[in-house]
Amino acid sequence: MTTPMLTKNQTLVFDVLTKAESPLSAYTILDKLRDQGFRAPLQVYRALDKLLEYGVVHRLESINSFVACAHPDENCHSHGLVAFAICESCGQVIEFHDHEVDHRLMDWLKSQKFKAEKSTIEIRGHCAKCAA
Amino acid sequence: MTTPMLTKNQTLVFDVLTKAESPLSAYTILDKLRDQGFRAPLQVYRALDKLLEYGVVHRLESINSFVACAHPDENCHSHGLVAFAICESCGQVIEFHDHEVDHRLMDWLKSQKFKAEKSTIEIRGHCAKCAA
DNA sequence: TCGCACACGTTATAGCATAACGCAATTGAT
DNA sequence: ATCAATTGCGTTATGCTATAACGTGTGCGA
Repeated sequence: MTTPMLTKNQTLVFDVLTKAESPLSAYTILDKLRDQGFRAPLQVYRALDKLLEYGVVHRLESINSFVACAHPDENCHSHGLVAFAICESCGQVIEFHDHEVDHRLMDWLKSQKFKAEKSTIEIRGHCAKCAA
Repeated sequence: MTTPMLTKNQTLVFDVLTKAESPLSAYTILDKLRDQGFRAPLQVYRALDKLLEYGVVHRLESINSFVACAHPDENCHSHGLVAFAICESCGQVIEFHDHEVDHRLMDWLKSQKFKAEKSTIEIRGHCAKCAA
């Protein structure tokens, strides 16, 4: 899937996420966009839904937050599974794609005749800098 | 870690989860326990916190729900990573432990000097029965 | 030009989780 | 024995996360 032209709201939300150094919650994004005319959560959630659909933003389920995809160019949907390491001190997120893990999980799902649609792999802990 | 004696509230919550055939949200558990005297969300959340700590219950981040561990006897904390396949039709959850995936992820984390503490691996889709 | 799809705005509400207070029972050290 | 620390419990209030339901405007193809 190729990413279509973003609308005004989608662009605003995407820019905020791109400039952020760590994941943001929908309400944090809302606050950052009040000056640009945002008033309600739905404006953020609707933009996020599309950005997630296009694969340019990821949702981190374990912290109810969102990050811009680490691969600005390519489309993330083509990478198979994505894993995230999330630092609980500084909030930084490392994105990771691994075919080995991918295949292993897919094989298991196949053996269970389970049709996978969405996946979440998130590791929380402390990054190199913060582990000290 | 060996699981200590459960308190009254912990036992009630654990029993509800054990009898359930699919994950339950904290508020659903609360509703099921009103007859037993539960009145407030905190009563449920406090019990859940302990049960999670003891490793006899898992939290499913992607659906804000909780399930009893599939391994009644052994302690789940000793299994390393746990993965879940969650059916979006019937709600059924399949629990899965795999050392291959485990090692692969751990190696990557090690290469990043990332200290892992908690992990979440959840696949949503449709189980064999519901995929039809 | 009619109908449809889509983005958008607004208000209200639903669903998930925790803060902060106080009380009672238990334990363990002095 | 007594005091302090810990733990579980109950209650009220509040905050955070997400969506329902309504209506508006715009663009575009049949």
